[in-house]
Amino acid sequence: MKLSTKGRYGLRAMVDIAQQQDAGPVAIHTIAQRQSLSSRYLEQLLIPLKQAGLVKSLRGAQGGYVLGRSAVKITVGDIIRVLEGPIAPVDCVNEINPDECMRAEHCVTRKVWTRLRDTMNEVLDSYTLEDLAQESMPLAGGAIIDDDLDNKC
Amino acid sequence: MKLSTKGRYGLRAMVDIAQQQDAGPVAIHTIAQRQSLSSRYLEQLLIPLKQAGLVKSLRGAQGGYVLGRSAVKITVGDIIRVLEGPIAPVDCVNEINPDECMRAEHCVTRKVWTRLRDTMNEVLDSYTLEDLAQESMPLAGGAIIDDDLDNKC
DNA sequence: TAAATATCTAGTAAAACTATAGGGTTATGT
DNA sequence: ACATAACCCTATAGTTTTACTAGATATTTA
Repeated sequence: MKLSTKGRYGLRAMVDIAQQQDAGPVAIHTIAQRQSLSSRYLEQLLIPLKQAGLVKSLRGAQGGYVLGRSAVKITVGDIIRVLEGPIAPVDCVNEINPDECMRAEHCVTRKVWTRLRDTMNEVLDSYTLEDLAQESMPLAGGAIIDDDLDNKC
Repeated sequence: MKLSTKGRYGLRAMVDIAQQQDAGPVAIHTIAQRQSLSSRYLEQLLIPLKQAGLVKSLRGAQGGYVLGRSAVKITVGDIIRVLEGPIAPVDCVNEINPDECMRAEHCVTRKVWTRLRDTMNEVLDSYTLEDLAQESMPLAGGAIIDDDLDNKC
């Protein structure tokens, strides 16, 4: 029941963009440096985020990424679902592509997983990017923590 | 954010034991057959469940497993935590062995993960084995679904 | 004693995860 | 023009996890 680095890094990148976007588009390598992430890996995470409309990109010099819509209209759930796939503890209660099994009808555990799925989505959708971006302004002086061991969250 | 087969199969096995225990200890191969599971694999799942006191075993002929305590005092969370480890979306908010990172103090995403962790535990602890065991009595006639593809839950 | 059952210790093939790397093209501001 | 930066495609390698399988031993009841 763990998130992968995709969801964790992706959310941090989105918060970073939200915090910095008043100063214009944010380049991948800027986010990567500030968040101690591989820019090559981050690039891969931004592709689905863009396809989902959560970010827009601007090419060329001074280009980079901006939010696809207002930070108050992007939830953590939106981001996690794009990067990790549908939030569901088991595939048989997956809302997008329900992989039901034969015992589904008289499955006793199914209602637990359904309830858990719904609650997880509710919690993740209760936080907007705006909530998180305001929570903490970027580190003063742009202090960069480049410790590779510092990526548990 | 998926459960592994350990948690899924383990819970089903526990429900099975709860439903059948009036007729005495339930043997591994009986559970395995009824739930379409590998008895060799199930055997491995029962070891930690026994160590945690959730089941007791009786060796020898007519032996098998019984619940370690009343079904009303065993929650789904108890079982899942034993089989999957602490329920936490990221390691840095793991309650047993918190693997904190340097940015923990000014980590914006951390509060989301903490809240998600707590909610997940609450949901899973809100269901007892008794709830599930009563929900559906075992299939009449002991119908066995031996389809290997039937183990999504 | 014989059959039934749990228990212990390993091994293992396949998949997923977490990146890293190469080798570009296209678009844009200055 | 030129530097910057996104965009695109592919590959791959190391590690960890998953989901079992296998063989042997120990214990208990009938």
